[in-house]
Amino acid sequence: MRLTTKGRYAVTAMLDLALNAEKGPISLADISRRQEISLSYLEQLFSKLRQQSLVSSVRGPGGGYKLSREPEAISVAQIIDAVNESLDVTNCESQGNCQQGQQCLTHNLWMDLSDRIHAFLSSITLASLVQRDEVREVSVRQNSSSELGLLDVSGVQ
Amino acid sequence: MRLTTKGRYAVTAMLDLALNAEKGPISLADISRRQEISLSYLEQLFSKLRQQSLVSSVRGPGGGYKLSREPEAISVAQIIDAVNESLDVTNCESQGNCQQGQQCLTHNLWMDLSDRIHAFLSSITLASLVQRDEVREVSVRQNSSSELGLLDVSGVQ
DNA sequence: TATTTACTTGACTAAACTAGTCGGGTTTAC
DNA sequence: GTAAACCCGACTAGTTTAGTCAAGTAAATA
Repeated sequence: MRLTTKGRYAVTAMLDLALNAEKGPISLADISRRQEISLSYLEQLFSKLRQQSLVSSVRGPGGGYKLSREPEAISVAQIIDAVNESLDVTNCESQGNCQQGQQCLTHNLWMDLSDRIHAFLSSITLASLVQRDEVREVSVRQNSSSELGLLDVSGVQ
Repeated sequence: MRLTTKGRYAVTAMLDLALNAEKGPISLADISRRQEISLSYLEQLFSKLRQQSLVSSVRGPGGGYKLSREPEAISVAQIIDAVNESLDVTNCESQGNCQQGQQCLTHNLWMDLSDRIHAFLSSITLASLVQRDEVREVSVRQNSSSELGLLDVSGVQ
């Protein structure tokens, strides 16, 4: 199992999309500014999110990305999976052939943990995150900061 | 967060120690044979486990390692921690300064997940694993296999 | 006391992965 | 037709994993 910046960025970017949905298509440049994620890296991530039909794109000026489903129907587990981060903690990818074709000593322990993690992150949807007080607060802060130009001061670098 | 072979090996080796405790000190060569873990790699892991006082060593012929506490008092979380694998899923190591000194949009989500994982693995001790039926079965298989020389057939290589 | 077993330490390494960058496209609104 | 935005592939520095290898030290036993 690996849960790194890649998966966290993907979830953060998708949540940004959900929070700002009413503004129409959201450009990656906006997400990059608000969430402080490299634009080029976002492009990589959104390529995968689009392949998995979690977002759809609108090209041309004024274009951007939007969620391709209701935020109620998109779970954190799905997003992490879409960018190829596995929530499986076992070595054998849950196949149980970890030692000479049979189960290793700790196989069931890792299976149990994987199930827990997956169940937890499947139970959390973008809609449920949007409703959290602290998420709304951070979102308000981010929107005002980026409007005022407090972030990304130097343009490039 | 990272949960890889390193942490799994450490837990497996510690469980092997718990299962074979009545035989006296267990050599790394025995663990290597039964669990199919490279001897040199085990040495690295046990160096850390010893530094964290999870095992104690007996040098010389007939020596080996044993648990330095009751198996009831050693949790899976402690073992993973001892070999420097973090169960923390946040980017800021739970400090909440992920975005310009303030919380990022998804900080609490990752905190919640970290707490769940930690609570789960803290609740599982070596003693509780030893009592599991499937663990005892695998252990019996491993002991008979290694006695019969079914594993590690070619000696070296 | 010599030998052997086993722990101890540190340096080294190939391969994989992360978190990007860079440069060139294509599409479409205005 | 030009600029805003998506799209795509190649490249890369740095880190980590999962080891190997060599040279020890400590202690039991013959």
